Amino acid sequence: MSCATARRVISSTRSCVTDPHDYIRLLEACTQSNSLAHGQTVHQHLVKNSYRDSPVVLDKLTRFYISCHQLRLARRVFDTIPIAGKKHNVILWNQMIQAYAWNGPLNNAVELYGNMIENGVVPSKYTYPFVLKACAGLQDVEVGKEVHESVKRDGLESDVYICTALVDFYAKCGCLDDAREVFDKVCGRDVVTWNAMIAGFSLHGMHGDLVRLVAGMQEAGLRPNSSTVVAILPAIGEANALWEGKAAHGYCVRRWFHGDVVVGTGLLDMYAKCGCLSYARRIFDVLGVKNEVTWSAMIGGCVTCDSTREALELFDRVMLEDAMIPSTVMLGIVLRACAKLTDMRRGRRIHGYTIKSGSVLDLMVGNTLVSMYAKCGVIDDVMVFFSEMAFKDTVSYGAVISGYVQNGNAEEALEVFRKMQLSGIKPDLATLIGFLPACSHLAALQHGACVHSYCIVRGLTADTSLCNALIDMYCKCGKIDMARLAFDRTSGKDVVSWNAMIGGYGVHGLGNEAVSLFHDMQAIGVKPDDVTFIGLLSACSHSGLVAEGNCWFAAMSRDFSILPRVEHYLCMVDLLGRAGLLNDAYNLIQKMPVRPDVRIWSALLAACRIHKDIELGEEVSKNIQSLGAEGTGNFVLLSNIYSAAGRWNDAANVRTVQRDKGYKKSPGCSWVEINGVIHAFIGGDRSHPQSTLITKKLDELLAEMKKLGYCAESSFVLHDVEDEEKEKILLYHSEKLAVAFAVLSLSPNKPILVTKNLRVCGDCHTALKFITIITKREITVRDASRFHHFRDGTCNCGDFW
DNA sequence: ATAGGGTTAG
Repeated sequence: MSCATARRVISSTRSCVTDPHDYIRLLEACTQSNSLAHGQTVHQHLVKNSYRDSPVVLDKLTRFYISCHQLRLARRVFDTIPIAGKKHNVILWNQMIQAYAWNGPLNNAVELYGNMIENGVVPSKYTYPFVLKACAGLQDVEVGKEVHESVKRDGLESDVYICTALVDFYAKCGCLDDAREVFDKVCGRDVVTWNAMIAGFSLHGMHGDLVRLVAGMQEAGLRPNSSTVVAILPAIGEANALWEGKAAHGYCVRRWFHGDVVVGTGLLDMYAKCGCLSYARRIFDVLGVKNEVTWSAMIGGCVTCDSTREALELFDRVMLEDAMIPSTVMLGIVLRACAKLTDMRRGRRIHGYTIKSGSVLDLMVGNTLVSMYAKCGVIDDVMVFFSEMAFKDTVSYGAVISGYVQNGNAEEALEVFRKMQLSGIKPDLATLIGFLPACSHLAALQHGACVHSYCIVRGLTADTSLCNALIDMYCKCGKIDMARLAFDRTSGKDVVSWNAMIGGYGVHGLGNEAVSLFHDMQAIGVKPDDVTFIGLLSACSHSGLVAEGNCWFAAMSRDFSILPRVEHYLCMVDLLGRAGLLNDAYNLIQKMPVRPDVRIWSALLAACRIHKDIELGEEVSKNIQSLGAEGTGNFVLLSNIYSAAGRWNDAANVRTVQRDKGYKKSPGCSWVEINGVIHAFIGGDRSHPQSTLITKKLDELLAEMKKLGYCAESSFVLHDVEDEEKEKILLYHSEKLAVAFAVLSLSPNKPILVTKNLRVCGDCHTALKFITIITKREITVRDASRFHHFRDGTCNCGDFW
């Protein structure tokens, strides 16, 4: 019966159909012509005429609905067929499962397969590939393995189709060994089998195996097709293997694949990931057919390659000219661009759009929004949005945690990390890497060490970035030996590992160790970068290694082709200035190829204070003020220079100017971790619950200190007050409060680590030496520039900071 | 074929 005839029959006969075969023929015709409306009319008729009990008719009806992509209707009809009527109709089960496997929901495919087994329906060899496809999509290893067992039981282990599906399933689930095992047993592997295997290795970034596989495929006499190329391109991009990328591109041109949208998109994405944005753009421009994915890949490539403006231009163009409706992927890419540019206005606009389109509900888009607000520094908006997210995963928490860390609020990061664990979400690698800097910042050793144990238990310590974060954490928590241990145990050290360790030695005043490690680094063949030299030069500076510092500063551009940045000059000015070579420091500033900024002059001013050079101090101070910079610290330094020289009037004048200009000294804050809790103190602060005890302890210590010859160094006080008052003000400096609290809270044999946001004050530095004698404790203070290890009345900085 | 949070220095 032709379609036209069928249609005529349907419209004329209405209720005259009596033979079920007529229905069957009608439904077949509707299926062929894909006419949903007619088929539904037939459906109504057969319901009226009680043919709904005929399995044969219902079989046809189910297939009709499947072919019209009406899966729900198909399923409803399918379910009305009694099990007896479909027990031997595997083909119908297969069709339903196939439909689900192709169009979703995938778990329906798996569920239906379960029903089938439960009801004693024997699967055919066509059943397995569909179920496996669903398992691959769902990453359902358990069911997939059951299917594999059935395949073995049915003796289908060498069937190419089934085995290809098995390889694909294992590969997508990351069970590459299983995939390999099946793959090796297949007789008559074809291109699709190879592609499944190749795609699996590509998906899991196993670059080396991938290259061998593609070669193996060609040796077996099979030609890679466009799917093969498309599968390997992401891996090439990820490995930054430009040379192989170009080879793949050449192959595409030879085989005439390069005009294909999917291949073209893959190629341009690969080039962008390899950092060759211009190649990517050329492919994009000549590609005849572009779809939404092509545009997304191009725009995302621009973002990756730091051509963020170009990315937004392209986005505007496609939105305006092509009136494209952006997908969630596209929106995520554009939000990342906004984050990179800290373009919050556009970010908010896109956020509005995602609300309208419903994409906000997409977890990835939501997480990108969190990160966008965090990178723009509006942490309040981060929290509002984050708390409203219906679903949060470890990435959401990771974005908030690192958002807090990036905005200098490590304590909040600690709190969010705790909440995350309470809500039952396990931190993954990236979350931990993002969280560790919070521990580093706070010198929260107990939290940091806890993370370390967790990483060991979870087997995450093979990751270089994680080890780097651990090295840094131990350095910043004062545990330089633990840092070195972590460093030594880091396999695959990269430049960041070396930099972290060298910088760590530097801030601990272990300049020689830093230099020696720098030599090791070169011996092993790791190329130092600009950060390495910042760490190395500042290490020399903290340890007074003038000759070494000069030598490496000269070498960095000469032997390593790294042009010194302002930061490097800063280290050198610091190095020379501290060593008392004020003229050399001044000359270096004069020779700088870039204009010296406030930081440079401040470093020199600090040196002037140490070496009591009033004349140069005044000149430097003028330079600073002429830059229009509101460096409060500079007023303090200059005033200190005058006070130290006994020129009290000049010192007072500086303070008056400072006050008139409205500059306030940023408050000094110190903190200490006791049993995993951070206790913070501000100078003169009495808000701590144990304030009375702390004050009492400090008074006791003061009395003892005086007996040993301590005398308050009032040049470190800015206020115009009497000497006894000055003594009190100094006594309640934040670092002393924190130390006193630690003395009260920690058992006598435990070392104390106090952290301060500014540089430690000179009087406190002296006082702490006395306190180590009185309490017989080791006290470490980490200030804004380095560690001070106090022990038996001395500090390892040699009063040289 | 396109997408989210992460390590060093300043």
